[in-house]
Amino acid sequence: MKPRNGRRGGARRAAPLSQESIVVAALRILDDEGPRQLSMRRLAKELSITPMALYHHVRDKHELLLLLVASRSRGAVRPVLPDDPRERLLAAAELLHDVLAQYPFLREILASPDLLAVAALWVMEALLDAAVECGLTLEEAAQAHQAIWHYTVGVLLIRTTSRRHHAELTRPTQREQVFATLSPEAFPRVTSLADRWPALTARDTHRRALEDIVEGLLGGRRPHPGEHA
Amino acid sequence: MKPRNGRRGGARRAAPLSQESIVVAALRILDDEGPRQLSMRRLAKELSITPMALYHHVRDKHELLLLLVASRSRGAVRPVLPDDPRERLLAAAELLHDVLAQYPFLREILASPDLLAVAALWVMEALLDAAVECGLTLEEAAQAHQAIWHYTVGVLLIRTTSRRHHAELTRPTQREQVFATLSPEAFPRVTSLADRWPALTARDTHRRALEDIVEGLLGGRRPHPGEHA
DNA sequence: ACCTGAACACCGTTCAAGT
DNA sequence: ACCTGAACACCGTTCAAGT
Repeated sequence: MKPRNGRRGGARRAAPLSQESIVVAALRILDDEGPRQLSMRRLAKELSITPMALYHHVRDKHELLLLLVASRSRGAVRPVLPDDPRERLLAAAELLHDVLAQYPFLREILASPDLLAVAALWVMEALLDAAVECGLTLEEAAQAHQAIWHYTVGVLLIRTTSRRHHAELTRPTQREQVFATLSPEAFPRVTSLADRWPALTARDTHRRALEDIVEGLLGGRRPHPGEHA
Repeated sequence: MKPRNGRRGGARRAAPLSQESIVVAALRILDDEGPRQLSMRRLAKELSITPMALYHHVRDKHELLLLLVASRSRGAVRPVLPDDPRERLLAAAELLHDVLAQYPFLREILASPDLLAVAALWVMEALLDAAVECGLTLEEAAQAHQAIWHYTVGVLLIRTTSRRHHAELTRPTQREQVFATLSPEAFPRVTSLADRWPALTARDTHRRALEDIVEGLLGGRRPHPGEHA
């Protein structure tokens, strides 16, 4: 049925296997079959080569994933951010989320200290700059960035994996069982939220929460005077 | 050297293999060798049985991990929280972090909707209650809980995995390379932080950030009057 | 230099058979 | 009911050999 070397997307037979062609093939697998299907062996099969041939062009899987991030972030458009520093800080924080949300394989590289450098350096810059213009010192801005980064990671990770859990919904969720046996005396708040819990946690309140968090990180600080009308 | 059936910790030879003995053996592997070593096969070896024997007592690995969480959280002491609702909210948020920080295999179950129900239901109750007493509606309290939960997950996940990355420090970190080639004109904030970056991100500022985040989530709200002096 | 073949040291899980 | 043996369908990576 299918010829041994498919013609879709750029993996031509005679092409001499480069980092670029590897990246292209990997992105294709990612888009067509999802992040869980992307393995060195699967990728080798896609390129009709031995798994080990890959290791001549990338050091290991981790490096490959960072290459994928870099490749996708190169082509991304950089939106214009608001002038007002407070608005800009919020917009940058949202962008951090949006940029990283593009990578379904985030799970495996989230903790890499290299991820931000490769994927969203300019967002980082914008965020730090806005924070400083809001009145934070550079060190405080770095801490604020760190807090927003942690929050964003949590949001993304929980969203991507709980979507996976929803897909395999065979399990009757231990939560429901536990919630059902709770005494309202010992757990008044949890029990009164119990049935609404799935609906409440499913709603995407990222933007709202981010507003509050940014507010808290800035404290009562006013932007530097005279920079904007 | 070592007898086939070690006598440490409770895995006796004649014992008929129960959920409890499985959990005990799993916790032992976790403590002695770390979360990455905990596999169904390794666990079976520890108990001197076939991997498949395990599946007679637990549905799958995910269920086993939740059993481990439940087992550890059963024995935990519940500290007394401050009376002042604002202080209590902050203390509960810190507890959420501390409780979950106990589980090195968090990575694999973080996204499970069952995790909180099994591990930290009372912390959740305390957090929601404190938020309501701070003046939030129950729905707002649930959203605040959600935001704190996301933030906490991010902190824990990044910490546990970046520690792993530091251990295998062979790689010269792509971040350093990228940072070195940045032009100060295009990235003034990032470049001026560059050398301090590792030190700044290594510092544990969880408590400080949490204060700010809680502050932001509460907004200007005052606690319910007359409940506390 | 670039690639292959075979192997190492693993995974979680299913299925059929044994006691 | 409880457990084993063999297998399925995978992983990332190393090492020695081929061209």
